[in-house]
Amino acid sequence: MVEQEIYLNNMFHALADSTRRDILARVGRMEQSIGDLARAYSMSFAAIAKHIDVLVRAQLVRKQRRGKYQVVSLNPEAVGAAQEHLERYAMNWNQRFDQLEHILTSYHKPAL
Amino acid sequence: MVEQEIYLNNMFHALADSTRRDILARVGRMEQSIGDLARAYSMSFAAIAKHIDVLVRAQLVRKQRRGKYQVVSLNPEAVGAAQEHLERYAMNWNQRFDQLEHILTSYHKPAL
DNA sequence: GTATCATTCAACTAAATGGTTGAACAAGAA
DNA sequence: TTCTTGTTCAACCATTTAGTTGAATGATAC
Repeated sequence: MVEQEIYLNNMFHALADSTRRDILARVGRMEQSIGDLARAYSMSFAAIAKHIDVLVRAQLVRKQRRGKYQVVSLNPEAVGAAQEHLERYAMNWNQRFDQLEHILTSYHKPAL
Repeated sequence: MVEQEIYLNNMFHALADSTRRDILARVGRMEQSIGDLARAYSMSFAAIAKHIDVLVRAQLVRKQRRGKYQVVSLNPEAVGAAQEHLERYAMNWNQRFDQLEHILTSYHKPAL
């Protein structure tokens, strides 16, 4: 599988969970330690740590050790890249939207 | 869980697979029957049918029976909605980008 | 040093995912 | 009606996921 595909798989998979999207929003507002984040959810520390690892694998956040703490912060470069991918998807869809609407609202002849 | 969250979970999960993204691109170009799609991949008919069901659940495509065939087409409304969600994410990220970059490039004092 | 707090790691479970096969059903063609 | 093609459904399997607990490791404070 192409690297790009793995990247997109990881990114979309990371986004496909409410808790992880919430963590993303939280660290977007302010960087926080894993413990800070864990305290915000009714889930074990280990569970939250795993969610964070999924976000790290997707390159959406970074972990940086700062003394005793591991601080989680949004990864600006990756977030920018993610946006581009999402927009590229959106763009392709836009390009095809008119043509699609045309097909869909006119008589449907089998695509065979 | 809020309906909106389930919707986003389903949508991102559907996008988190290369085969499904490819199917999406294909039906974006031209609506096709399940059989047409299945023939395009080195995977069983049933496997592709399942992938399509995931896309249907995410409301990214529609299935419409047309005689013997079940025709799969991009769902324009949902694609529009999906775009909005993605853009909303992107927008939030953009809003915070400057502020984040500021935080990240300046001295990191613990968020505690 | 020891104690304490934050994190990581390993082992385990339950459920979901992605795939298979084969049987049953639906619809058009002969 | 029978035949053929397209789709659905059910059962099954292997892997991954999302969660748990508890032990081990890191880093600071005393």
